[in-house]
Amino acid sequence: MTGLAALLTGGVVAAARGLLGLRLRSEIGGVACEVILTEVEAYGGADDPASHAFGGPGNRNASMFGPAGTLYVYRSYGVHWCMNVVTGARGRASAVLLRAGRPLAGEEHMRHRRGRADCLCNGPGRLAQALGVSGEQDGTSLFDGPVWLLTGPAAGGQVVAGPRVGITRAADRPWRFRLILPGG
DNA sequence: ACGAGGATGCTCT
DNA sequence: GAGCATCCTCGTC
Repeated sequence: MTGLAALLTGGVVAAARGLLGLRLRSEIGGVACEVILTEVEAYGGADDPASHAFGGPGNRNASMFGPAGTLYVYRSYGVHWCMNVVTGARGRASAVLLRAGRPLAGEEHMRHRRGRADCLCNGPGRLAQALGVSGEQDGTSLFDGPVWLLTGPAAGGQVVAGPRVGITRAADRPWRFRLILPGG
């Protein structure tokens, strides 16, 4: 088992923290883009009222019940797409929401996809749009593409925990993690 | 800088 | 019919 697989099959909170600083790469529409993950949130399963998996499997969240390393993409507010990394044992349905990243490659394509020069990857909807990710990639494996989590040394920095954003239930759990990279 | 409001589609009650 | 794991634009201060 690789270090990444071991990370993803552990607890979702530890997995969330461990994903910070790792690289996420997409090769979609003939375009390659890559970011460093800088903000994530942990979502549990039946034990977490804020999680999409709380009510059991359904049409939208089916991929959340797949194996660790599955990409779970859902539509938010009818408008945006949001990406999650499925973690834990198969069927446990915990996942890490990818909220923000820092562009490493393909930044020009991100600007084109976003239709603007700023705010490329800060926010779950923006990050997915910048990387070209939509519902088409829901259920794919982050080990096989077209969206990959890349192994290798994580970028160092200070990790700050806080409450999850935009939820009403279990809002007190400090399961949002941000990575403050050196120099900003 | 900051807050209000609208867009828009799917899931669940 | 309500409620979203959001983002953008346009008012004010």
